[in-house]
Amino acid sequence: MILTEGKTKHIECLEQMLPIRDALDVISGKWKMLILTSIMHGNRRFKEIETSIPKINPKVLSKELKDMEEHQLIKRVVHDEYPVLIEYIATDYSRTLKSVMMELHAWGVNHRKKILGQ
Amino acid sequence: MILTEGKTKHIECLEQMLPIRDALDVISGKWKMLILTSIMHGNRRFKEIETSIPKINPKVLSKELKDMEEHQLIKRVVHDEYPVLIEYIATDYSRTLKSVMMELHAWGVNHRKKILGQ
DNA sequence: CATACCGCTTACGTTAAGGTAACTGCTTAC
DNA sequence: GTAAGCAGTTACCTTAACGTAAGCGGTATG
Repeated sequence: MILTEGKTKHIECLEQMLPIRDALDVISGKWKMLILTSIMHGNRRFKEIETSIPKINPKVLSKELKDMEEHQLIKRVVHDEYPVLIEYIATDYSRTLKSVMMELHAWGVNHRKKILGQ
Repeated sequence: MILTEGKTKHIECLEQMLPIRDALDVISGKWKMLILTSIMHGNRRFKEIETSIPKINPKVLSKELKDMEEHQLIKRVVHDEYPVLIEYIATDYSRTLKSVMMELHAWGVNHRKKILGQ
């Protein structure tokens, strides 16, 4: 029955698309995955993260860090000491993004090779 | 030697970040991965793709299709027949994105579960 | 006590992404 | 011959992302 088949395909397709959009809502933009990479590499302090990412500026970094905290990808930790120390750390939840990041990285490496090879 | 270690870490971190940015340059935005999903599900014609993606409009679809053709993710095929028929088809190259899309999808499903569960 | 570092914020742009509505040229259907 | 479908385009507008430059309150350093 063609009508049913069409509808099924349509719904299947939507079920594929919507979670992809949900994921992209969280990770897309120029900076978030770079910031997460930086933090996962051991950079914890604002200045450390800032200098580890080429061309980022403090305003953008500040805003992205807030977004990422809302999405529970990082946690802002204030150490109440003499020179007040602030650290950003990756949450366990953010580690669920690791395979996404690895796939992005692998594809990016290949893509760059393809672009340069032309 | 601390200086060397710091520099190595820094470079390692950059080598992780730059390909991720390259990949995101190609796939990010609200629509590209949805369009690719639609095409991979068998939608080939402009109207088919348009109606398969909620809330997209023809202007945006047209622009994204052009971008994606430039990036060699799809091919626009004109069938020179009586009612001129135009089809968009996924390239072999676009299929290299499949694992990225699967990871995004899986993460998105999980993320939605987490958001709703709160 | 000037200078500089840290973790930002503020004010003020610019650019790009995305949206709305209407319309075009072509074809076929009633 | 009017209406409707296809594959878009055009003009116009809003929103959000991103960028620049400067500064601020605190601490520590010479």
